[in-house]
Formats: sequence, C-alpha cells, structure tokens
Amino acid sequence: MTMVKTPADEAEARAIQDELRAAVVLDEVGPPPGRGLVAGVDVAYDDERDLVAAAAVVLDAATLDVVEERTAVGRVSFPYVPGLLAFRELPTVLAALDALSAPPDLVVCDGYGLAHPRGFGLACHLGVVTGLPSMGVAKNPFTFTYDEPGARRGDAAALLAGDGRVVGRALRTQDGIKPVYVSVGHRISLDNACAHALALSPRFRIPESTRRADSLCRRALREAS
DNA sequence: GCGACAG
DNA sequence: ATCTTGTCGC
Repeated sequence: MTMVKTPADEAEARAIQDELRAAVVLDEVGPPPGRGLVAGVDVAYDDERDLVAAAAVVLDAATLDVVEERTAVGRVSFPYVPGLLAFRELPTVLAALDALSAPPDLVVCDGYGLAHPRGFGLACHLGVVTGLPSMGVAKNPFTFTYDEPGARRGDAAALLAGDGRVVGRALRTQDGIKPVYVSVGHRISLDNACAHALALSPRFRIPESTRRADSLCRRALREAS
C-alpha cells in the first residue's frame, strides 16, 4: 500500500519534495502509446463536509475503452497551496490506484510533473511513490510561459520556466483550441508523454483518461455518505 | 512588500 | 477546485 506522508506545515512539505526529487527517473522513454493500460486519476472536493473523492480509471490505450474503475473517499488533509498540490490530492488518489486489480503501464495526472517550482510536481510525486511511469497534463499555464503553438492538432511549443528552462510543452490536442500543458512525471520522456496526450485526446481537448476520472470522482463525491 | 499561482 | 442558466452547435 503506497502512502504519502502528510506534512505538518508548508516548510516540511517543501523539504519532502526536495528530498524525494532525487528519486525521479528521467532517462527512460516510457511505454509506447497506443498499447497497454493507461490510468487517469483525478479528485473532487467538498469543502463543506471536508471530503475528497479520488478516481482511477484504466483505459485500454489501443481503443480507449474503460477496463477498470476505482474510487476512494477521504478527509481533506492539506490546504491548496500552489506548488504543494500533491499533499492535498495524492493520499486519496493512491488509495484508488491501490485498489486496481493490476498496475497500469502509465498514470496520467491532472496537473504538472517536472514543471514545478522545485521540479517535483504532482505527477513526479505520484511516479516516485508508486514506481510507475507517470506524466501530467494541466489545463492552465501555471507560472510558465510559451510562444503560441500552431493552430493545428499536434502543434506544440516549449513550456518555459522563468529562468528559460524547458519544463514541458504546450500541446494543441484539437484544431484551433487552447493547448494543454504536458510535463514529464517519472520514467517517461517529454516526446513520449506528448504522444500519449495526443493519442488520448482524439475528440476533446482533455485526454479521455482525465475526463473519465473527472466524471467518476465527482460521482463518487455525490454518492459519498 | 505585493501579486500570481496546477487543482 | 467550486459557485451556476441558458444557450449555441453538432
């Protein structure tokens, strides 16, 4: 059972990130797109009841058919702090992932990986803790910048940190639609992560894995007692 | 010091 | 993330 330590404060949370960061593996290409099992994970919150629901949805990468679905519900254990999202989301996400009958070949997160203030975003954290290849697909540029990519599906541009470092890619998944922001998590290359993001988004801007996980965790939250 | 800031 | 109706379009 994989676990994430809940820090007592923000300083401890940053210290944990700085420590775990060394375990990120960046020299693997990762699983090929269009084959095997891809899991999408996402969470939904109910601040009123202090509840968080997570979903893990496994897709057949070749057909994008749903192979397995798991959910988990827990208490919100950490506030939302930009840069510390993993401590808020991962405990429940890992519970959902652990309930799967078989580990997926890749986990797609709703957020960032290497593109992060300390180079250790949600997707990196999840990858290091589970050992699985992981990547992040975010819906907003966060603090990063990029030159507008071409208007066609598949067009992309480097996602840049303030110091000019390339930390990910702004990827157009649909013609004429705002791009998504892809970054590496663990054990996958940026090129391959983008290929996966594109293959998972044949029809909508957001990857099917994330869309299915999003709707499932919302449903789990509604049906939570 | 202030503002901005994945979800 | 979440609060929220109707509405434009395939």
